[in-house]
Amino acid sequence: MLVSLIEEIKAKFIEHVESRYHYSLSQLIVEQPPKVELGDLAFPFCFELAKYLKRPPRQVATEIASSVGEFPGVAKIQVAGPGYINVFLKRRNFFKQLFQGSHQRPVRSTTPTQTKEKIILEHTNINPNKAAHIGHLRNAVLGDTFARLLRFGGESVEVQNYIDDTGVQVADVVVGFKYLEKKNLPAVQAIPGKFDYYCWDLYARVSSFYQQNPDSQKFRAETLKLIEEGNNETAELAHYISHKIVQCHLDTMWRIGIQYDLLPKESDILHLRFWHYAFELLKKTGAIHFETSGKNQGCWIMRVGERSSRAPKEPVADRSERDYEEGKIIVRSNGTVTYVGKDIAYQLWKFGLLGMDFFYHPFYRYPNGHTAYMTHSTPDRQPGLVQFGHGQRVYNVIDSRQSYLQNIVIEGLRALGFQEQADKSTHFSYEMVALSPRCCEELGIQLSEEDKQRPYIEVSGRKGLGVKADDLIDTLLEKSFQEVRSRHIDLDETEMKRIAATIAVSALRYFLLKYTRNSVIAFDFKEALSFEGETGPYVQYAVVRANNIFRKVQEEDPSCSPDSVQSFVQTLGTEAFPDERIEDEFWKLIYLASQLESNVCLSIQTAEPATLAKYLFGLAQAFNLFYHKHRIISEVDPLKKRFLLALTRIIRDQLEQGLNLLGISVPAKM
RNA sequence: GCGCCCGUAGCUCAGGCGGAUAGAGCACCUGCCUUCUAAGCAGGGGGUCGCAGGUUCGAAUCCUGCCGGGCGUACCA
Repeated sequence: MLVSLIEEIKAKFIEHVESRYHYSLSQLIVEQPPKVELGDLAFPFCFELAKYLKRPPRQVATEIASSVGEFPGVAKIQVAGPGYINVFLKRRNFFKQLFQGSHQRPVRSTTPTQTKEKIILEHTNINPNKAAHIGHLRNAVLGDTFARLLRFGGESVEVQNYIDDTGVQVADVVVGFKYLEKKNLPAVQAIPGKFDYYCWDLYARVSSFYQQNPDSQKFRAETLKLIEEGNNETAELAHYISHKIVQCHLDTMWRIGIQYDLLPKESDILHLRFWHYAFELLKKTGAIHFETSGKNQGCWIMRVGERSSRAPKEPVADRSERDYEEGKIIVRSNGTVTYVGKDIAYQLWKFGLLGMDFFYHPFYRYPNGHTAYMTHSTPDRQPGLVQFGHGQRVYNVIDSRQSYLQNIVIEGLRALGFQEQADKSTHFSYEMVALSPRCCEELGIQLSEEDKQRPYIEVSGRKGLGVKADDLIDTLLEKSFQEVRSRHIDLDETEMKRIAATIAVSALRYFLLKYTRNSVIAFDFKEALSFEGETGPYVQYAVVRANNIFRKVQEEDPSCSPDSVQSFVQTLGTEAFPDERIEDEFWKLIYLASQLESNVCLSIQTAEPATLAKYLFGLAQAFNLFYHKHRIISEVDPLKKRFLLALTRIIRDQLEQGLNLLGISVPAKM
């Protein structure tokens, strides 16, 4: 609502400036004045115009303000400061519209052009060889939240979680079972308890085993080869491990409300010969070339000279042959393909450019009825029921350490002539989650003196160094359960647990979302486990408080039904409730609440969920201030009471909707 | 070496496509629970926005150069 209103106002200013001064404004920036008294919208474009006209900005602003005419929804226009044009909105109108719209979706479509694109969003992508840790949680929460935002914006989104079931990491755990533990498949199947935790420890053991016995690396190569060939005991063991671990990951992610549509497996990309097709394509178009000499002799290489950027730098030859500037190996000299190569094939498939498809089997049924499918190399009993891929836009949620490789994938598409698809491929990058030195201490990890001085310590699956996702969720559940019990001793335990779960998810998701993507999170238990201050529970609490008001007011004053509030708003302005009664204090809140829409748009455009998270916290803060200042239930003026209730409802609705987009729901009590 | 990212309050971070007095949380200090739940609110102290130039009517924001930190630049992913 506010967004379209601003667009209308902008358009009129642009048109007016053009016809009166024959000047087209390069871009029209809208700001918010520092104080409500100064207005609701501030336009600084007169500074630019004044420069062009060589006249004082304030004079130009005054001229425009008096000549531009009326705007729908605008009460008045004022010149302020050195030359701003400030706009005051019609408060009652605005309030009424916001009230009527607040329970609907505030965003109809973020893309003004109605070209419906199918979006493929890849996230999580945890190697299926160990338990998920906090770093994986950040990836999944960012991806899941972004999917929610896009869907809310009217997009059609398919969420894929790529399973690297034939990679080294799985092979390492297989090596662990075979050579360290001497376990065959039945013995592995008989392992009790959390399998992903078991593998977490085993993986760390294998890594140090390699380190101590460099010869043993040959086991890895052998195992990898056996896994790729298939039809042998080792491959069966690997299959069991990776599938079992994927199951664990999906269980973990579902605990915080994350689900997937499709799990594409790397083994299927190999078995269905996707790579062979992509390889032919790459060779045919000259995107890769065969190295006949030098260090990379016998490899297929992709030139990465002037990656992402514009003009190729001339003196390439100048830069003495450095190892790291010769391009990226796509096919190794032994004929095996690297991860990037497979990823190019996968990316081509996502866009439907491969002319080949997977088979799909149902893999995981969620309690809400949703099914996650897994790719397969052979048809299901009921083939053809589902279809995946064929996207028009692709987002890959992958941490920023892989941006070099992601660039190669995108440049690969470009080299193949798929310019448009390359442009519509986005690496949704984010910084890693590391451990603060204090956190390491708490975990009993010994640090060198040098490490203690560092701002953070990198998580390492290989070293078994990290905070496991399920452990963190358990701790959060336990803590929130205690908090709930201390406040609501009357509730039965199932109810307490249900509420605690909602709060735990909220704390975790908000914690991972409040940092912008390019900020490294130095994980700290104290901050992650906090329910106070800038946290998810704080925002939830504001909504619970608003709901308490509605519940209580109905009990104590039956005349204040939702219907009576509704009809009050309908008649707003016609009689006893003049514009002036919407004082600045209330208006500030209304106006802030109306900005959910623009914050959602901004979050989508910049692919930055933190923007929305921060906004919701600010709105919750503003509501808490209001909550403390005004006693709604004991308000004696019936009109004011209804006004305050309507205002509360708007904020409640906006907060609740915003939280839903972050994957956070609101408990009945807190 | 080259590429990308970061440096803002004691700590953790917003703001950053130039705009009005630089914000929040945590921590610390002082108050507020017979009230719509204190997971809250009010108040307080705390800043040469890494440094130096430049562009501009105006710079935390843009440009250049330094300083300090991180990540990447693998026949790992």
